[in-house]
Amino acid sequence: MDRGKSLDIGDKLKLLRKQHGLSQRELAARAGLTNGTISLIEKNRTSPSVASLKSLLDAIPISMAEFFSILEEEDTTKVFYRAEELTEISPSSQGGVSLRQLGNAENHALQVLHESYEPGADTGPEWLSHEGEEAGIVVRGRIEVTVDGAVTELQAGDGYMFDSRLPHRFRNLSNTVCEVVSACTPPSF
Amino acid sequence: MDRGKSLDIGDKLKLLRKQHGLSQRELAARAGLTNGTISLIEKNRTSPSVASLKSLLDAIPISMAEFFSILEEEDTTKVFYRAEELTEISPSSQGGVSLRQLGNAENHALQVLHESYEPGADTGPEWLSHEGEEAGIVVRGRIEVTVDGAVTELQAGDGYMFDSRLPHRFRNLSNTVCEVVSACTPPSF
DNA sequence: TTCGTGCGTTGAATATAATTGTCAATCGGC
DNA sequence: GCCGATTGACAATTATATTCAACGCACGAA
Repeated sequence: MDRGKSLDIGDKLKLLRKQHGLSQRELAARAGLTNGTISLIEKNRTSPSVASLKSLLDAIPISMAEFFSILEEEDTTKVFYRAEELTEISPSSQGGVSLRQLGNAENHALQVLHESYEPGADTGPEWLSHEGEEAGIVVRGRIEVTVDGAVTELQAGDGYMFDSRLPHRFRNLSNTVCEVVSACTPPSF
Repeated sequence: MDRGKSLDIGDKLKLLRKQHGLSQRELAARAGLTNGTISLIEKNRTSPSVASLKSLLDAIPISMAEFFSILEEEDTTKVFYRAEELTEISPSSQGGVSLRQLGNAENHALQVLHESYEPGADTGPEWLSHEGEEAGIVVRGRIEVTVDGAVTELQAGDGYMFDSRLPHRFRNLSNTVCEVVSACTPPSF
């Protein structure tokens, strides 16, 4: 789970503030906070409440969405990801299915997943994605893949590729875990 | 200044949590917080720290940028704006110039501004926008408008319209405040 | 019924963020 | 040089978020 990076709000806020030619005190006055608070936030010595941050951003002004876009956008420069940095994106209602995504998706034209299917796991038939293509290779175990009516069981080394708009379904009929590495383009959801 | 709406994080978080089939306790465990905290946040009885919110969103998972996009996107449904709800967007370095924007801009194809120029106020010559058109009508006072070399002084009732990419400048040469209502499409910045 | 389990809520205690008042450092004007 | 004004930082206090440990409720199974 992507619990790593704890968002360097301080620097970003400081940068924005300076870009708008504001001192800590000026910004504080506009936002209804105090300069001390801003000092602490900018040095990342406290994590402001969402309410406080909103006051600050309103006073600059810049929206929350914009602020965090800028902030997280920089992840695009990230190249290497440790296994534990992949983010789990499966709905959790789907027992036994684990979809772990490489990086941020939103900021990339490619979405790569490390999928894991427990014995009996089933994505269910109703999986509608947006435009794009999906492809993957089975890394371990076996899995039944259904795409627009066509069914096969793939095993380690086998692969698939189809248009994301076609209805598709993955089921692990075996009694061992199945792992798949897949890719979608563009990020579909 | 848009200090009004204090972001209904609670409902949104609750919705997201339910959509992912998580209980408060499950989410709390994943995020390293407690169920009580989530209860309070969802009822908007506290404003979580950015760090706490990030933990929660990471555990769902969803990015901060995405979260606030969804949250602020809903403003699109907003139709009426009281005068005090317009957001000041002038760089603040420009003394005497006030640009107050209607709504959110980002989520709309149209940006409407209520502009106010103190006597002597000057936007400066270097104002480069993105593609699109700008137009406006002078509501009160007089103002000198320069667009790509052409200069005139407009007064109440007069208007202008030009391609945003042309260099343009507004100066209040008179000794009374000048007000202008203008529109740009698409939101240019 | 009577358990047991899991849900969301709440009050009191604790950890943390925000304010207050002050500090030294810096910048211009004289 | 001196001066007042302004900046960012810090320690101690106050306000607030978060935890902890209950509680009441709903649902199923014995």
